Amino acid sequence: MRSLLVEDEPRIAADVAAALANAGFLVDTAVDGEDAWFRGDTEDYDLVVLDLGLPHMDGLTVLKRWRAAGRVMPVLLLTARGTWAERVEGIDAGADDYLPKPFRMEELVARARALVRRAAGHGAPVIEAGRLRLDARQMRVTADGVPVPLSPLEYRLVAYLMHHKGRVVPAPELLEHLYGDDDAREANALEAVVTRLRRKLGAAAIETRRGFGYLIADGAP
Amino acid sequence: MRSLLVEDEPRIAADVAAALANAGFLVDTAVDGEDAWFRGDTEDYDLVVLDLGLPHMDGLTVLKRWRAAGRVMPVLLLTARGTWAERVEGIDAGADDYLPKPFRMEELVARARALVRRAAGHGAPVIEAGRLRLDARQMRVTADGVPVPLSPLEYRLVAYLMHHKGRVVPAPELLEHLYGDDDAREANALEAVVTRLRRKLGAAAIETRRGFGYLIADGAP
DNA sequence: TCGCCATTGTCAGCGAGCTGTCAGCCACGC
DNA sequence: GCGTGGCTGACAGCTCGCTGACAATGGCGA
Repeated sequence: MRSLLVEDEPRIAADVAAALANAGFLVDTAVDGEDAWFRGDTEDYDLVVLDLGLPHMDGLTVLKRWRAAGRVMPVLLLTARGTWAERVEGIDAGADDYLPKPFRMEELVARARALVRRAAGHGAPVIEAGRLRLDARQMRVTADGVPVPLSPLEYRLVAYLMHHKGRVVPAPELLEHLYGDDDAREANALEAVVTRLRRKLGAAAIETRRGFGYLIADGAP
Repeated sequence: MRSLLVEDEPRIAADVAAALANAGFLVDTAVDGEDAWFRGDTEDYDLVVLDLGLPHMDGLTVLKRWRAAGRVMPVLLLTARGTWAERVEGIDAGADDYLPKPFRMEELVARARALVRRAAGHGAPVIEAGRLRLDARQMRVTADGVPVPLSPLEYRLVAYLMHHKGRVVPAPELLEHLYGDDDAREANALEAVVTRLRRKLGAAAIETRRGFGYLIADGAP
């Protein structure tokens, strides 16, 4: 497994590199956006760990350029604390997962492994659950193979639930991930979105655990 | 599950309390060390989330006193970012896990769950007992493999009994864990819930020990 | 620039399900 | 046989989530 680590802070870079190496990855390191972009564009990596705050070229820009150029390797974003907007933007830009700083090395490694596994299984990062199928790269959801047109908000909701399929996601957590803490919405806003989604995906797609939250069941893989 | 949250910063306290509540915990809150120590020493909690920086009595002192007094409930420490010494000291003082600030609510909840499970002697997020099976992630109970729709209160009751499977749980303990001390209910409320549960799970699922309490037998796994 | 349309938050009403209480019944243990 | 503790069906109040309608917003094309 070949990985590219993009991180300008030397201490963190060293730690992460060591952890990845320990997990069996070969690790290349880039310390600025220019370098990262060049390597990612010319080399073939199984995984990229990408810090967002970078000199010369912002991590998001790097990511977008890669994706625009058709590079499809899995990318794990390292985001600063609480910058919720960044995360969303990162996912939208084609990241496969993100990890907020500070994080534990074990978690980083676990997610890295998961990403590689997922990428190995399919050509693209696709999550399946029951009749649903989510293609993160194309930002498209299909039900029984039929593409379902979703609004941005609807897509983010399904995407989040499918990323956590098989787990009950509490409404406040969903609200936070959809809107961030800053601008609070009525809980009802979420319910409205769910209603609209169910109309498109089928009523059974999203289960309600009254008093707890919502859930997309892990349709036996 | 009954939890004690010790946190003096109101905003954080509110957020954490909400997250724990959403995860099915009953949450008591203490805002200073004195209060925390007293509650932890006199009440019976399944989990304590303890911030280290506290007025009146330092979190570490509180923890040490509890342990010295033989209190063994799992304690999750919230430590300020990067204060390595504190963490080590915290572990030494008898903490079961720590979480550096800032953290994500999901992570806190995940660790809280893990601690409670570990404390109950279960490693997996699934507990089995006889024909029953409880999946904490999905917040779902199945009997003979068939999912049983439960109300929030019913779920919390089964969950508690299954966490303590094979042990007779006294009615007052159940009442306390379901409702907290504050708003007391008639003992009959509990009986009503049990009746409804038996109707759904089968009469044999929950045994009564007349004069003592209720029990879910540890159906040898 | 105007106007159309999709998107999405809010509101209000509705309805189902949840849960505490009560009254009466049952059964266990003496 | 008796009493107590537990069980249960009925019921009422209420909470929560759902949904249709509407309005504000913003993007996009003419």
